[in-house]
This record gives sequence, C-alpha cells and structure tokens, in this order.
Amino acid sequence: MRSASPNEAVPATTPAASLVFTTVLSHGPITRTEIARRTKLSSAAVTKAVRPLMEIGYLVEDVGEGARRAIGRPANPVRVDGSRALFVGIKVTGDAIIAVLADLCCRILTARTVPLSGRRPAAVLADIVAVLHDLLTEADAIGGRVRGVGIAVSGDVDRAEGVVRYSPFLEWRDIPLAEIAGTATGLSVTVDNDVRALTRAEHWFGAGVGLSDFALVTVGAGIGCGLVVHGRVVSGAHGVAGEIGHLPIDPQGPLCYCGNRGCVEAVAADPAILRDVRAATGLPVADLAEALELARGADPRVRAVYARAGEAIGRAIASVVNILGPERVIISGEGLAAYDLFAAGIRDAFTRSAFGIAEQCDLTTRPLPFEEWARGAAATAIQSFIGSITLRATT
Amino acid sequence: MRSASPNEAVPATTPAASLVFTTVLSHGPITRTEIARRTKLSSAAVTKAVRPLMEIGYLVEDVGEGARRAIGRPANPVRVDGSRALFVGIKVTGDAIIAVLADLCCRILTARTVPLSGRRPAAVLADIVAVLHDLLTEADAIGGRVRGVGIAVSGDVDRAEGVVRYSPFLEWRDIPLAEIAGTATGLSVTVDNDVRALTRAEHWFGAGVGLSDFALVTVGAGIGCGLVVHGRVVSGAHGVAGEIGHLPIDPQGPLCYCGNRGCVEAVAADPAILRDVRAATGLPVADLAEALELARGADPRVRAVYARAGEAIGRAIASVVNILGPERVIISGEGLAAYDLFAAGIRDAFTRSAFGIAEQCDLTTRPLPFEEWARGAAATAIQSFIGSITLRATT
DNA sequence: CTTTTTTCATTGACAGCGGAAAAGAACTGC
DNA sequence: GCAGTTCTTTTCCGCTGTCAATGAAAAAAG
Repeated sequence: MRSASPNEAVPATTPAASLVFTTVLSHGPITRTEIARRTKLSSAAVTKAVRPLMEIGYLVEDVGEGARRAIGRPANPVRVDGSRALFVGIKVTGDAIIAVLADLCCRILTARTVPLSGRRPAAVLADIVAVLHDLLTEADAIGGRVRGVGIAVSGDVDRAEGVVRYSPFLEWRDIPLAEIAGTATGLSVTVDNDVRALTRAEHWFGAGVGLSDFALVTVGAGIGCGLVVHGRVVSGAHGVAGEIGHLPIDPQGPLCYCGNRGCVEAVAADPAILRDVRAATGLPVADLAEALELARGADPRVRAVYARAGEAIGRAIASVVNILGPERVIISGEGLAAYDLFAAGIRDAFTRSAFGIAEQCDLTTRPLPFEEWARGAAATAIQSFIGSITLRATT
Repeated sequence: MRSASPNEAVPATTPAASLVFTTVLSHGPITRTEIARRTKLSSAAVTKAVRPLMEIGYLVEDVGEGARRAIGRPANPVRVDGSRALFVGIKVTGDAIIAVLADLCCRILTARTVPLSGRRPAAVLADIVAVLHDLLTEADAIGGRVRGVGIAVSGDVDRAEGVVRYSPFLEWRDIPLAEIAGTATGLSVTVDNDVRALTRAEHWFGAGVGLSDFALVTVGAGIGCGLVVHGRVVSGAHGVAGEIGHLPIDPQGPLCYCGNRGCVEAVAADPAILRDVRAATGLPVADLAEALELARGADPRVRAVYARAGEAIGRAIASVVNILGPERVIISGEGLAAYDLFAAGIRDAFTRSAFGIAEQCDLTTRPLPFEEWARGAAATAIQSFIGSITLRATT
C-alpha cells in the first residue's frame, strides 16, 4: 500500500464509491438497481457513485445489453472499462518470476515467466525491474498506462506497510519491498502474501464471487489455504493464516520437514507423493508426471498413494470447514492435474469428518494455472488503485 | 434480534454511538481521548457521541479518577452506569436452565439454575418464563428495569431471525424462540448460539478485550470453539462454525459417536476420558471426580489418559491457530479442573504442530463457571439493546 | 504569583454522504 | 395515446464526522 510518490497521502475514494466499483467489477455488466440491491445502498446513492466514475471513464454503460425484461423501462447496465488502466501483477517464487500485464478488469493481456537470477533482495529486485520494463513497453505498445504494480510473495507479508516480514523460500526478513520497488520504478507498488492475493482474485473474479465466507485450498508443491470471512480476506493477527499444510492429521504419519509427524504436506504435497510412489513401487520414478502415468496405468500401489493423499487433503478441508463453516471450498493448484485420483479420497474424508456441515458446503475445483497467481497480485494492485481514485464534481 | 413489540422497526443507534458505547463497556473508565484513539474517530465525534449517552444516563463521568498524569489537564474518564438497565441471560442446556440477572455492565447480580421440566419447546418455554418471572421480581426489588433477554442455545441458531434452526440436545428444529418468548413475556428477546454468546462476552468483558482475532476453546462434556475474526464473532455461512469437537486428529483413534475415528471429542471430552480411565485401570470408576482423584494420586495409567487427552486438545488448538492465526487462544470449560493434567500435553502438541506460529499466539486459561454462559446470553441482549437505543437532542 | 506549556475536551462552521420521495424516462401492451 | 411497469435521476434535507480554533485545568517555569 506504499506508494512511490514522496508523500504517502493517498486520496481516498469514498466508501460507497469503492463498494460500487468492486461490485461492478465482480458482477460484470450490472444494472444500477442490482448494484443497489447488492450493496444495500439506496438507488440514489448508486447513481451518485456511478456518475463520477463514468465521467472519469472507469465505468461505461454497456450498450450491448443482454436479454431485456419483457416489460418496463430497460435497464442500463454498467461495466468497468478495462482498457482505462493497466496493472502489472508479479508473483515471486523461489526460482522464478511470473508476471502479467492485466487490465482494470483483471484480464490477463500478456504473461511472462523469467527465472530468478538470485534470491537476494537486490537480485530479485533487478529481475522485477527488468520484467516490469518489458511489460511497460508492452503497455506502451497497446497504448495503455500502468497505474499500479502488485507483488505477491509467499510467507509473512505486511501489506499495509508493504514489507515482507519473512519469506522462507527467499530467505528474506523484513524487506520493505513496496518502498524499494516503488522508488526503483516510480510506480505505486503493493505487496501481499501470494495466497491472499489469489484468494482476493477468486473473490472478485473467480469462484468466490458473491460469497462472504469461503476457502481456497491450493494443492501442489505445498498445501495452502486462503480464507474469506465476513467478506474479507483473513490475514491473521500476525499476518499469517491459512497454514493448513501442517495441520496434524495423523500422529503415526510420515515425518514432515517441520519436525512433526503426519502433517498434510508430509502426505499429500508433491514431494511426499513422489516419495511414497517410489517406496510403494520400488521404481526409480523420476517425477510426478511419471507417477501420474503409473497411476493412470492403473497401478494399484500408486493409486493407493494418491488415495491416501486425497484422504489427507479431505481431512484438512474438513478441518477448515468444521472451524469456519464456509459456503464453499475451492480446490486448486497444480495438484489438480491428479484430481481424478484424489477425488474419491477427498470427498470421502471430507463428508465423513465434516460432521453435519458437509452438505451445506460446496466443494469446487478450479484449475488455476501459474499466471493466476500473478493475476492475484494484479488484483491486489487494482484494489489499491480503487482506494486511491480521486473523485471530484458530481452535480 | 426479534422484538416482542408488534412492529419490528428497531430504532438504530448511530454507528459511532454504539462503537463508543462498546468501547466504554470494554475498557472500563476511559478518557474521551483514549476512546478517540481506539475507535479512530475524531475527538469531536467522541464528544458528540458521548454527550447524548450521558444525558440519557447510560454513561457517567467517573469521579474516582485514577492515577493522574503528572502534566496537562487531567482527563475525565467515563464509564457505563451499570445500574441504568438490567438484562436477563438464559442458557438452556439439555437438562437445565441457567439464568442470570445482569446489569448494563454485564455484572452478574443473581444466578439461578433450574432443571428442565422437559425438552419440548413448550416445556422449555414454560421453564424460561418461570425463571424469568422470578428474576423480574428480583429486578423489581432492586429497583431496576429489565430491558432485554438473551437466550443461548447450543446448535445452529439464526440470531438475526431469532430462530433455533437445529439443536441436537433439545432435538429442536426451526423453533422461532425469540418470537415465542418475546410474545410470552412482552420483553425484547435475542437468541444466539451459546458458544458465540460466551465468545462475545469474553470479547467485551473477558480475556478477549481489545483483540480483533482470538479463539475461545471450551473443554468439558463436549469440545467447542468460538472465534473472533476481524473483530467480529464468526457465525459461518450457515450459522455453524467453531466445531472443533470433530476435527479429525487421529485416523487410528477411538470411534466417535459421529461415526468417525479419532475426533478430538472421542479422545478428550469427559465421556472419553472416563471410558479410557476405566479401560486403563480396570476399575469401576464412577465419575470424573474419581478419575481426577486417581490421577492426582499419581496413578501413571490415569495420568497417561489425561496426557493423551491434552495432546488431542493441543492438536485441535494448533489446527485453529494454523488456520486463523489468532492473537490468543482462551481455554476454558469445566475440563479446566484437570488443566494441570492436560497442560503439558496441550502445550507440547500445540508448539509442535503450530509450526512457526506458536510463539506469536498466546495460550491463556480462564475458568468460566456455568453462569458465565448465561452471562454470555446477557451480553447478547446488551448488544441488541445498544443497537436499539434512540438518541435525540445534542446541541 | 503570573506566564507558559501541556494535555484534555468542546464548540461551531461546514462539507458531503446517503436517504426519502417524487419526478422523469423508456419500454410494452392495449 | 394511455396505462402499467421498471429503471434512473433529481431535488431536498438531515445528519455525521472532520477541521480548526477555543476553552479548561493542571504542572512547570520564570
């Protein structure tokens, strides 16, 4: 939330205006009446919030219109004009940067993946600046202006301060990334935790639209979880939340690198699956693709490994659901490639353990390719941007 | 939140006023400057919110004052005048009603426990009305007027509608308790889930004061959990949350009545402990008191049972902490009597499983006798009351 | 003993948000 | 063209919370 500009004074959009803006963002072309219903504002308030946003050009009336009601004055839906502002979303992993150029509707225009030249902040910063310049050129070519940059990093991130408190993969501690990147690029930079950023994107644009309580579970190299409670992304009291990777699932389970036994990650994350497939088959399985192939070839030993992993994931999800009672759980991550193998285990363990709540909670899968993480970072930038729009003149 | 009055129109206190009111409630005698700091309102706004509340008499200036600052104009702290309104809090269990008469500061003036004459809604209602009349007489004697009634019931409760959706212990389904009790007594009745009510009371008056994210874990006949996230008590999307009793802790654990294996409750709740103590010793242990005695007599077999239970509780707490990252976990419930036996297990399992977060989260115990549950119900009533105060005249 | 400094609280002017109600606008159907 | 319906805007207004200045009460300084 730190800006590159010398003073930090952020001109605030009115609460109603940003509420309306995000509602329009999420609910596509939407009539003013419908906005009023969703936001619980009066129709007059909606009109007054929409007008200045249209004057500036961020909202436009949707001429296409859809199916008209049979009767009464036809509605005049509005939507966000994506082209009016561009954003860059950057996801930093332990060994690469994924960056996207996105428009105001958070549609991905271009994506880039570049390997990290090093993990030290200076090296990462250089890589960020490089990819950013690349995308800025791209933006110029399109003829749009980049209004903000979002950076997503795994670990403990203080978004309000724009500081990476601790990132295990990068081995960073207390790096004021927003400020550094902001001064280096002259752009407004927002930094947030990667899972939270992805969760926000799903909340605004994905399978979480319109929900006030849901969970997003990512399965892959690690197992993570983003939460939305009361319509807000949960950060935890100390910036850490959704750490389901180390939920204690089985006291007799395999040893986890965290020192504990039977963590979800020690059973169901990629390395664990690979390890178990090797152990079960005795074959020198090289990678997950090979493991998947064996499973698809109906090798019962390998399928059992996946089934067990699915069960662990299902138990983790059940834990989240028991604790928070969300309306939906979105399962995603690279691990989704093997979802057919996980599915039965997940569903079994989930319905069994989410005692009496399982029926009320909807399990959904959603393939979220790697660029989606960068898109989440862009969504974070868009959120900051919305909060900083200056509105003037109404009558 | 349903009132007995024919129309449901609830005159709303302004947001700022109720914010200030609850701040004063929680933070005892507090200066206006401090209120401004905590609520992030301007000092002018605080003055304007406090004045009408003082005029009505709910707030008073605290003449006692405490330690003065050495320098500058002395502050003029305000506090809530408890005597200006009384409330009844009622907790309904499977076989008894616990009721308290509390003042506006939620201090318990009188407590009553009466056995239920039956579990059918009509029988329970009759018991509620009886105990209520008893407490109303008491209130008359004191010379105070009861302004609201809160009823706490375990299970799925829709507070906004005042309906008990499903209560396993009472075997109720969709009982509009607030409306029924409201018309029967002519008082404003609020109904809420019991754990949420207790959590709210702890948030306002107990170990959760000033925290925006914490968890309250109750250990006893069952194991439950109330959550506060973003400063609000969590209800879940469908009115159910905090069900940690059936977190899947151990796939090889004992069978739980929910049909699953290794639920926390199947290891650490009172019946489970009793069962395990009997099995471990081969003695016909009659009740928990006896089991406790054996443990205190240093019987290693019995102590092992408690240790195991503590471990299960610790794992459950670790799950909550991993998922939500609260600032504090408050452990309470009747099971606290054996806390010395649980303690090591809880702490071990917790620090082991709450990977990297344990240090940031503070474990506290708090003995909450049964009346506290009823007090929670009273707090719910007070919350409704605050929201319904009509303010007029300011200048 | 007066003046200055410091902190707490209040006042009054004021911008502007958001609501209520009514008017206007656009379309269908008769 | 008129009635009916639905969506949107307009006008008016109350009310809220902020700003900046002022008042109040004490200790410290001169």
